[in-house]
Amino acid sequence: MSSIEERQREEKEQRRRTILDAAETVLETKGRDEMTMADIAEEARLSRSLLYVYFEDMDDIVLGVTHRAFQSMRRRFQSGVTQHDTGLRQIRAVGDAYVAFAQEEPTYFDLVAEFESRAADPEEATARMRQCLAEADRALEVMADAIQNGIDDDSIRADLDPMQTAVTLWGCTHGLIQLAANKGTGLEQRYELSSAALVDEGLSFLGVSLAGQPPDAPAETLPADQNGNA
Amino acid sequence: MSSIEERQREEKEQRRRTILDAAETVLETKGRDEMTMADIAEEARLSRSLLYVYFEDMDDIVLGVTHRAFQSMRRRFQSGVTQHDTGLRQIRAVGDAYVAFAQEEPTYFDLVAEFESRAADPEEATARMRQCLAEADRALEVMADAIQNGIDDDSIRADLDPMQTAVTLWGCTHGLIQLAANKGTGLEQRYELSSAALVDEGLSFLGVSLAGQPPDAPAETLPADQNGNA
DNA sequence: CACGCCGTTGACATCGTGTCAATGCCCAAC
DNA sequence: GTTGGGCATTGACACGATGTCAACGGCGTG
Repeated sequence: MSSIEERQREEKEQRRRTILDAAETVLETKGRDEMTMADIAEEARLSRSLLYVYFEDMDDIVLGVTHRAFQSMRRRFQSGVTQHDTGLRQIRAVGDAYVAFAQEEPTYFDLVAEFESRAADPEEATARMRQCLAEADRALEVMADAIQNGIDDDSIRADLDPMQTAVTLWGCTHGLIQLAANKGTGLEQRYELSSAALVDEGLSFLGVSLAGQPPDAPAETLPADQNGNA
Repeated sequence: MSSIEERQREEKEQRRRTILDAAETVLETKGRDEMTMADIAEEARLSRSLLYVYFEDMDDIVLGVTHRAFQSMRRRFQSGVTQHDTGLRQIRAVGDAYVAFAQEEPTYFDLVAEFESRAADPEEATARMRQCLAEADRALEVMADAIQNGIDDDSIRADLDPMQTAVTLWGCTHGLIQLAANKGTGLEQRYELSSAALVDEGLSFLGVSLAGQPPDAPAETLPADQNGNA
């Protein structure tokens, strides 16, 4: 009896994967906006109704693919870190890995971007949404560890909080890559900015702050927020 | 005859504004995803069909509101710049203005974010899309001018290209604010990071790179991209 | 006063979604 | 071997949103 139930579970999981594979293919060809449930069903050679048995709705399916995207991203981060020695080099490797991720898996990157651009209520979140958040957290941990390494080996200034800095770098890098990817061609035309160089030098720009002297030394050069924003 | 044509044009323009006002109200209450053409029509007390006379479709209407959003943002940037003296303080003021913009006009910020997250083909772009791009360019010019001021008054390192740095700061700041706005509550819970402090200290973090010494001095601390990404 | 233009509208066809009852299938029990 | 039950699967339906079109009505013009 256990073997039968087991087989049923495996088949169920397999069909779930089939649906996600199909959705991924459609996402790559038509894009998120044009995709319909019928497209996914046809690609998976299943009835449209069946999709609703395995997933809540299309958002749920997309979240499933998004989870894959976060997994791939985190793996790239980890791989980048392990290939370098000093903390600063490691964190730079994470940045480069993110660039490569956006270039080589643009569909995945778009899913991550869309996920990041939507508010995620802390407790009131779907199970699949939590999966994505958990994977993103693991990626942040990788970055925070690299920063801690840098603090320990003196390649990164010691007054930074590793996790806070990881979040900061994550947000900056993401915004930078997204801007270059979507508005890059326009920028290359109007000004003479290669989007690749823009991102590359942008990462170096961030590296300066990581290695540079703490901000409290030249207090004059860093005026505080004068609007009283808490 | 000119007065009649003129009145007709004014009425037409007025109705366009009415529709955009209605769309803006609906956006604030229901959000982009839930909004329908019927909602806008009802809010504007017009027939749904009439909307299609003045706009192509809902995306077109949203782009109209997005243009307003970019205008408000640019005005805030300019206002921030004129209230400070040194270039570094000016660019910091732009960052603070962007934070205030996101806090006080979240609907506008979301529209800007959505616009930035979509690819804008250089030549193949809607007229209304071009309006938004033009306004964004003006905002970038404001930033680039402030950076140039900083280079001139020695508050910003001189080896930076003003426009490239403006784009870089824009991308970083946007990503930072978006991350804090959407994932802030989660971060505050899991770690002890106030999203306001995160953004504020993030801006200071960027300020270090602006004022800090050029990256070629300590070449060791800035390992180049080893993946050969051009 | 009649004509015509243009702003405006209701109605229609189409499409995508989500649900439900009905079908077919496989296994287990008798 | 046959029958019954549970589960996977499906076609069909109702609903909602979109975009278009012909028809209506008011206003200025000849």
